[in-house]
Amino acid sequence: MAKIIVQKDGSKKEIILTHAAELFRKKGFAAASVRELAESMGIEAPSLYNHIGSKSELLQEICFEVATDYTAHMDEIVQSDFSPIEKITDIIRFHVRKLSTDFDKVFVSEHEWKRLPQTYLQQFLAQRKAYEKSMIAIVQDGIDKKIFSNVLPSIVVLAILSAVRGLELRQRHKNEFSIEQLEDTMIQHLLHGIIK
Amino acid sequence: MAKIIVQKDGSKKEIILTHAAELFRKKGFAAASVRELAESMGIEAPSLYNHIGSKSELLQEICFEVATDYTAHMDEIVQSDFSPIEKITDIIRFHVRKLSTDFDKVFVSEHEWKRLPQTYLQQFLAQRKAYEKSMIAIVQDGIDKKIFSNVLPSIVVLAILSAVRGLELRQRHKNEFSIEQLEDTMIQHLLHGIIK
DNA sequence: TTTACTCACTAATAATCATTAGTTTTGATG
DNA sequence: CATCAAAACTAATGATTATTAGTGAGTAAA
Repeated sequence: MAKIIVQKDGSKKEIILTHAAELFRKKGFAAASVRELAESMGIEAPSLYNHIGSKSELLQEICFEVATDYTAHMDEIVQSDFSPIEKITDIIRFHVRKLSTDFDKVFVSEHEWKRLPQTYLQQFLAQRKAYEKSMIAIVQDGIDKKIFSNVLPSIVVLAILSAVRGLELRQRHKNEFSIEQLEDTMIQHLLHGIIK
Repeated sequence: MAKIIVQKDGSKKEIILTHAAELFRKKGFAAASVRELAESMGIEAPSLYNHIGSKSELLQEICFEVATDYTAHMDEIVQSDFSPIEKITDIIRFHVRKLSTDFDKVFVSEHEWKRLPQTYLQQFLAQRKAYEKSMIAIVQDGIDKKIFSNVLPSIVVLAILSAVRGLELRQRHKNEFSIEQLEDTMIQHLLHGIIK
């Protein structure tokens, strides 16, 4: 009888979530089957239900784990006495680093949240909206303090978040650049532009 | 007997593609059913097969239509005698405008290309890679000519493309900003940064 | 050794899927 | 009005889906 191999540092549920995140990233939530997920862990599909409630539950847990991490970091930033520049810099660094450490989960949270069931979807979107609102406030503060030029804060925030999320695939297999190089380039570009 | 309503300016196939793009965007390719697509046009699912070869074919046509548009525009830009700044500016404008006019198709092409069958997927990726390569060359040219600061071209290109693609949802229903405002803000930000 | 619990198994269910076959209706042209 | 192709229909197929029920093996404590 096959068994789920439990590493010393992670619970069984955590292992399932890791496998689920990888599968959902590769095939998409809808196209990924519970059968495949079970197979990737060497057990039969129905056996999985000894550990999980449903396929949808896995998506929820992945999405909200990521969202909660981002929200927690934003709360720290907001309460800090950093300057707007330092705050945005820190946010960019956090995103790049989070993406590199929890690639599959971040990717799934970013691309598959739409498949969340109604109620969870609303909660997720609310959390996401609050996050962006906080970030917009930071940019607006920078504009008010004459540190940032007079741009549209909501569009700038959208651009920064999208740019950072877009690192996705590239840096996965070919480690062309180090995390630090990535962070620095993104910060340089998104804060100072590319024109000399 | 229900019939597909053909507008004077579009063929039957084009109408199907439009409906497919909207459905694929909303539900994702895998989760979208041929039944639903047919229903959205007021006919039964099997009737659709009088007009299409397969569900997958629709995705191919959407993805490659968009990819071809972008490639064609890039070819124009490359052959022009614009400065690197003008070239990047033009690319950003094109992306923003394309997104606003063909939202569903661009979105699907951007998010669902992974579900293309093997052979088409490789072709799509090749086209995409060539596009990015051209854009990287433009940035590198700008650096060589001392117009751009010494950033990593591949990362900058990735950031710009991601930022532009990320406009996605926001501007769909609430027309908070005009297309021109969007273009101008993106260009200002991605070229000059936000720091005064 | 007995007890109890965890967890994997097989078998089955009911739904949904894309797609094919075969038939009938429609609408335009002669 | 007759003809014919385009395009709709119904019915069916076979595959795959998530999930439940029921069973038994393995393991650790009593």
